[in-house]
Amino acid sequence: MKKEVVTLKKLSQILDLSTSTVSRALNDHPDISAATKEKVKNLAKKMHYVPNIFAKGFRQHKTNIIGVIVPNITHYFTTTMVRGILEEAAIKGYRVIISESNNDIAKQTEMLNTMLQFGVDGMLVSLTKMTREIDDVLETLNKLPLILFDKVSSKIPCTQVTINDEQAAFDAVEHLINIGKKRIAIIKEQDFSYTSQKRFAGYLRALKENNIEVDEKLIMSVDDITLENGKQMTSHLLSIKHPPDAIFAITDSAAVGVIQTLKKFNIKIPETIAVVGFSNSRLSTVIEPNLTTIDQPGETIGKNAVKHLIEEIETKSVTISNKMIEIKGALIIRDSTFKA
Amino acid sequence: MKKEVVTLKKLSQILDLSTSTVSRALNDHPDISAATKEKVKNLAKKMHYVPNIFAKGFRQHKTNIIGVIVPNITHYFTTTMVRGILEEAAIKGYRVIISESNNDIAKQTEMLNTMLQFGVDGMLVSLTKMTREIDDVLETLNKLPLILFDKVSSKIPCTQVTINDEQAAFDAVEHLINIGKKRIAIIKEQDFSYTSQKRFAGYLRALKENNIEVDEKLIMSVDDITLENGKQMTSHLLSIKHPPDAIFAITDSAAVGVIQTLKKFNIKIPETIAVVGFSNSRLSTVIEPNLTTIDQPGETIGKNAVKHLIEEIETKSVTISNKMIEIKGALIIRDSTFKA
DNA sequence: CTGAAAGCGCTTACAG
DNA sequence: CTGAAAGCGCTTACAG
Repeated sequence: MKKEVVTLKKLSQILDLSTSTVSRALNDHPDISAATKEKVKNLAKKMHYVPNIFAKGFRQHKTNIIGVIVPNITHYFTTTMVRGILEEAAIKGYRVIISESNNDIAKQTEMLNTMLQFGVDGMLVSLTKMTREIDDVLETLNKLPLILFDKVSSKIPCTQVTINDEQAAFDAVEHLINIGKKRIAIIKEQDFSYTSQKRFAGYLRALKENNIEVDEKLIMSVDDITLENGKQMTSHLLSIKHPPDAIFAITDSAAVGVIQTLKKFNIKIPETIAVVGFSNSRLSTVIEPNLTTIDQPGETIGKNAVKHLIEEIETKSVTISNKMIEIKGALIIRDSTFKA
Repeated sequence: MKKEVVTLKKLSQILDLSTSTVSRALNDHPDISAATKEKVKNLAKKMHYVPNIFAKGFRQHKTNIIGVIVPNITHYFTTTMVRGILEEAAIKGYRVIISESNNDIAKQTEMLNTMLQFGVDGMLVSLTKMTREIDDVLETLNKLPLILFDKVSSKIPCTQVTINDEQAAFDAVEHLINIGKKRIAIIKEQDFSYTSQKRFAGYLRALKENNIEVDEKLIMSVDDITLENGKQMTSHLLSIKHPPDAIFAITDSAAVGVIQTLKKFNIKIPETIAVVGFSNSRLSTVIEPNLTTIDQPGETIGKNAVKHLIEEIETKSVTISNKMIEIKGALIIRDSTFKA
């Protein structure tokens, strides 16, 4: 199965040069004459020489591998970020190792450790929902460059790349206000979720700036922001004394559940109750009426995260960089609300 | 940034043993006394010793990395396979490097090569659609264990894991026949797509076994089986002299396009035209009417592929294994057809 | 401009 | 049961 492998040594024997020279020629070292370089490179190409990355990495304490941890790889939005990460990393000559934490803190910790042991040059982490428990991330951060993306936490002192959740949520809710809605419900996650917190903050600010009073009865918090929970919360919202005239679900999945339930009860969308989601997932143009939502540029987020990580890896700056990079999300208005 | 790292040497100095002994103790070599083992292991744990995987891999010509290449990582079905791969690989102590070929032959070739150079122990490949050009895959197969999954090709002599496309398509079409449909159209890809070929074969067999004549006018072939193409082909099918009374689209996306177009023309589903898709994607329960489709157990496929690959890696058997593993898909009947 | 030699951290055949 | 030594394939400070 294993075919004989071409090494530096073999090349050097054939060319009657030392391995040092061959190595330097291949790496374009300025000391080497142009003639030698060409000779070496030609032979290398002819013999399909590929450097043994492990010997190289071992020698240089560098693996050119980036570790990525995401909570759930089956989310469409996550895959768009992953795509951006893969693309940008490939361009810069890095490989990517991906793991899924399944929103499980213990699993996340285990992954941080195995990636560490594996010798990745840096890590890109999208946190589990339990952002309270960040000790292990902090510890990892002490050992190598680490950047948070998408699911981030202000409690971790490192560069973070995310969409501007607060502003995007603000835009979504203000849009509802602009089309005349006054009793706007929100379906969000519990407060441990940083993303949910920020979107909720945007919701509150939009109400406040438009002098609409907050009604606690319209604020639904669930453990897990799924389609199913979207349905349940909607049923509940329909049963209260003064039901809402709009529902802002902080994910598209949940918003789809909202719409399905409203339709079940023959409630007019958006006339009686308007609906806004968040993500611009593929579901949003299949559900009827099509869902007004926030488009999140996943690829851009992924690429940005990689760029900053590689910068930190390659500059090896001891200064801890702690940038907050916010990528803009855009409100996309569809039939589940009105054009203002 | 870099903290002092604990090596075998350091441990051996502290314990006043040779590195050989420490190495063997850590690896549970039978020669080492239980007492020594315990002493060594305790210290290793206390000092948070982690072996340098690169030194190890370099030494043993083994990296414990599996390379994965998929055409498109944003497809939901693909992510479920990836999830299965990650899970199973982690259990067996392997890491996974993922790349996306974007259905581009040149990119796939490039990825095969960089993964090779990267020293992966084996590869899991889901082919681009252009399965005609397989030279590079064949060449890679000569150098290390490689297994095809999902998008496979009978022309490549290696183990392949896929769902039983032919039978699943047969079941789907026979279901249409059972509910009384006689003019069943298919929307498929061009013949270079192996998956499409197999599903088409199932379609043909179902017609044949039920004595239904094939009508070439009902066979639509597109370059790319997208939602948009599903729409276009449906418009076309509606315009022909004798339109179909059922449409089998070989992916859910296309089937969604079919349904959207039929609804636009106020055609009753399933009474006038029934629709079947393939994949059981999330769209299938959001589109209305809900889509009858084939459920593909992605995680099972992923896990199976990893299992077989690791077996090949670890047995290093020179015998080329060439198993065809077919995972069963299941027909899920929803409102876009009738219960038989 | 080129080469000899050391060393990265580990494993393992050989010796005792 | 333990150790000394070689070697995996590369890079690089040192020497010339």
